Amino acid sequence: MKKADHAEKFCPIARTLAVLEDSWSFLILRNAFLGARRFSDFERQLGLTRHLLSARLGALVEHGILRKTASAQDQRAFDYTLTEKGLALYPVIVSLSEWGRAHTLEGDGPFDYIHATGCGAPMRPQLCCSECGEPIGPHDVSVSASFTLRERLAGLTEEAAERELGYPVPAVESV
Amino acid sequence: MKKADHAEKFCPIARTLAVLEDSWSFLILRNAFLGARRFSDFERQLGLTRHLLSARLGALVEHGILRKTASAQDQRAFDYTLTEKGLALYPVIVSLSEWGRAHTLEGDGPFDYIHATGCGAPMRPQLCCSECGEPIGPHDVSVSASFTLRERLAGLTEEAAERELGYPVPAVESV
DNA sequence: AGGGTAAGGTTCTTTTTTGGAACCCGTCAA
DNA sequence: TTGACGGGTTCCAAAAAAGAACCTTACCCT
Repeated sequence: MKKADHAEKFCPIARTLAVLEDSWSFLILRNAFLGARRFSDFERQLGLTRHLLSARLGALVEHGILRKTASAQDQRAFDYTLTEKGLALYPVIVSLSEWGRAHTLEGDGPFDYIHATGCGAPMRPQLCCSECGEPIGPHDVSVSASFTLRERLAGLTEEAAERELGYPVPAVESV
Repeated sequence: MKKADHAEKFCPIARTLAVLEDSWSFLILRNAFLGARRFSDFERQLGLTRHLLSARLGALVEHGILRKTASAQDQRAFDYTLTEKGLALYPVIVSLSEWGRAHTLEGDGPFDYIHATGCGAPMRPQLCCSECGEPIGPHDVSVSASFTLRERLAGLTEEAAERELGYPVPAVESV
């Protein structure tokens, strides 16, 4: 099975990964969040080949994550800026950063300080329940298949559904 | 520059991506969170080649994200289970899922329902400030370089520091 | 005890994707 | 008007992935 086929799975994780093809897209987004806008910014900061940068930026524009506009200052240049859809990837980038900070820096001590503007205190971003605000971990949630998902898998055997989905069919609970 | 070199950058995002080499590792983790444990589980569910699965599982074990233990039932078999370090990747997987749910399913309607066990209501996981609990977006935070980071970059020119880091050197604020 | 099969890999060969460098073309600035 | 810069594209060699075959233990059944 080829990587590209992830786009066809009925799984939001696989589809997101299909859009973000490889690590370079994540790093392009990181730098976009930090203010990079120009082809040459990304090239210099990331050190990836022009060929690949061109392909990745093109795909991100294609998917509506970046917007490509002519630069006001220089007719030769373009600005790549985050769209709303791109800005919505912020939690992905922050989550990667938080894990890396906690598990890959080994004795290098704290790396940065983050302040929420509304609050002022140094903080760590964390995943919470949108309803009660409590932090969410792998043992704190239950997931049930929606009607749409069940409909999509209707008539398939357990094995076929698992292949279609990429993981075992989730339990059908009330809702 | 090669992808592997991301591990040497002093950036928690790049280092995390270096650990999670490509999309397959993310999908392996997704399925591990959903209960997959055996080589054959991952192979059947993901449909990737045995060669690559072997390499990715090996790397995840190597990095302490999965733990490989002999199966109790079958002397031939092994269980790959998430360590604490692996469980800590939960927000990464959830963030990918939430974005994909909101931006890649196009009219396919709701996909699943998530309930926090402590709360009961259907919810969407979101990123919040650990101190005040308010939701965090790209415009709600300011980041400043830690002493460790500044020390690491001391004596380098702006350009050299940018190359070392992979992005522009962050502003030095109080703290 | 012996044959078939399953678990978990490894080893091949062929196809795809990269990395790296060179080239190109329309600006821009001196 | 000459040289450099921005943003690509093209080419080739090198690296990595897909797919299939093979291998080794260890079950399971008779």
